[in-house]
Amino acid sequence: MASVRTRLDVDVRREQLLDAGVELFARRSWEEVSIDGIAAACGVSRGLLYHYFKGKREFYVASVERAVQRLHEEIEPELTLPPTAQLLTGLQRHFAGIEQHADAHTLLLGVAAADEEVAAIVARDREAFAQRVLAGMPGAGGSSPLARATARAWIGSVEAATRELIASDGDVTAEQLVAVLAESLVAALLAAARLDASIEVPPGIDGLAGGGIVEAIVASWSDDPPGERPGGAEQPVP
Amino acid sequence: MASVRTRLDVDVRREQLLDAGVELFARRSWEEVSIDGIAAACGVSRGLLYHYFKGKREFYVASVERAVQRLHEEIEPELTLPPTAQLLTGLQRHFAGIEQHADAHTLLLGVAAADEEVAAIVARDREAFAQRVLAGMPGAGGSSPLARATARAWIGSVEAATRELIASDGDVTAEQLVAVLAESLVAALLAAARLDASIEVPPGIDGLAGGGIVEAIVASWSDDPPGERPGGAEQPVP
DNA sequence: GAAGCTATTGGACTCTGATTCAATAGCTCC
DNA sequence: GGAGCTATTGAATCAGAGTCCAATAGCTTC
Repeated sequence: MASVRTRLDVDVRREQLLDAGVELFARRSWEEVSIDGIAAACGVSRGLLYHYFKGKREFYVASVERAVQRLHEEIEPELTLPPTAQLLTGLQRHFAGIEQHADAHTLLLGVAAADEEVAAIVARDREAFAQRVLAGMPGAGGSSPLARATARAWIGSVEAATRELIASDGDVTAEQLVAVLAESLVAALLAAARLDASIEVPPGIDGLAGGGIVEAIVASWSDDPPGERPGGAEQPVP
Repeated sequence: MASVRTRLDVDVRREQLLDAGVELFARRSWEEVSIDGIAAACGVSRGLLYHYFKGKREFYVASVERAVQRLHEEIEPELTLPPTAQLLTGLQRHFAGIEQHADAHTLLLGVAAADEEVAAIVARDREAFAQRVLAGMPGAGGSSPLARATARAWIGSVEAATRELIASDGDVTAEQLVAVLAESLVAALLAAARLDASIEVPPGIDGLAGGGIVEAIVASWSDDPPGERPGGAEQPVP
């Protein structure tokens, strides 16, 4: 295509290729994407791809990893906030950034979990998310199988909600989904705690269920800015 | 492989091939499975596969469809129960049948949503599920975008919970997950109704949140057997 | 147990698309 | 502006999906 051969720095080229990979694999499935297609889309020769990646598969996996990485950078946790608030802001940012990173999300949501390597990447990503969800629960919360399963199940609903938001033409808003998901997480964790005595629910959360969770959390941390609260970083919402 | 050639009725053979397909594609990904591999695993020649299916892809799609179909047969709704109870029994059966249909579940959970055709099958399946979830909500519930999004998001958590149960070595039980999910659905729908006035929540559900939902629903319909209640089929839980 | 029907086989072929590698040519530094 | 380094190319190769079909052999029926 581009008859002019341009010589780039290795890192730059690699990033460029991977970004194109994220975009391509978000739109078309594995079989539909050919090495030549990738090369053409990148304005680069077939051979170059093989110089950077061992093959189509490695390129694909690297693209998935890049997508995960891009989304992670976007949602760096505010370590100064209490865990519950970290989770909420993370969720808000996640939904706020959906259009901007639609490709990365589409790729990750569309990935085949049947593929071991790719599934492992996605699983690691989910696990990090689950840890954040459970960070708000001191005591045995994090280590109880039911608590973990509950957190992961809830993450499934966050993913589905993401799909909805990407697919919807604005007839559902990010704010609505955040509120619904927050409510549903609190209810799920309370239900889990009722079933498994080893799960300790922080006292603040206990009184939260039943509406206005988002507002309650927001209020709890804006009344009390993180900088002014010693050791606040690790405290759950009071 | 099997040197003995066995001649079967067309329908029987087709089913046999598809069942093998569900099993194969549940364990290995699309690329890992070759036509010859499929044939060998089925104890059948390459040529026969092409006699029954136009190619690898058609075989794959048909396998996915078969998986969906198998799971549907298992969870036939009890039309005599009120919608809420239908949903609950459906959920219970779904989890109860997980081991038995682990292959079909694994296949469906592992399928690449990036593949249009396959994604459509899965989407249709989810949609049927979503309709059942919303069936308990009279009025505008079913047609509100937020209500639908909420239902689909919750279905995402059911799928994730299914993954958990398949992966767990029995340290989480189906009953626990059903309880957690039920609680979380009610909370989510109530939250959605609070945000969107057009969503009407049946009065019975309103008082349900906060523990013991499963018990409440079970009690509500066992006190009052469906056969004895005229028109009961369409009534929500009182 | 012979005939007929058709499910089943397997090998030879084509074709698409992944992979390899020796040759080519930007870029930088002197 | 020439030398050297290495990013980049594209023709050659290879693997396996997809195709075709004449030969084979279960099952049924008489």
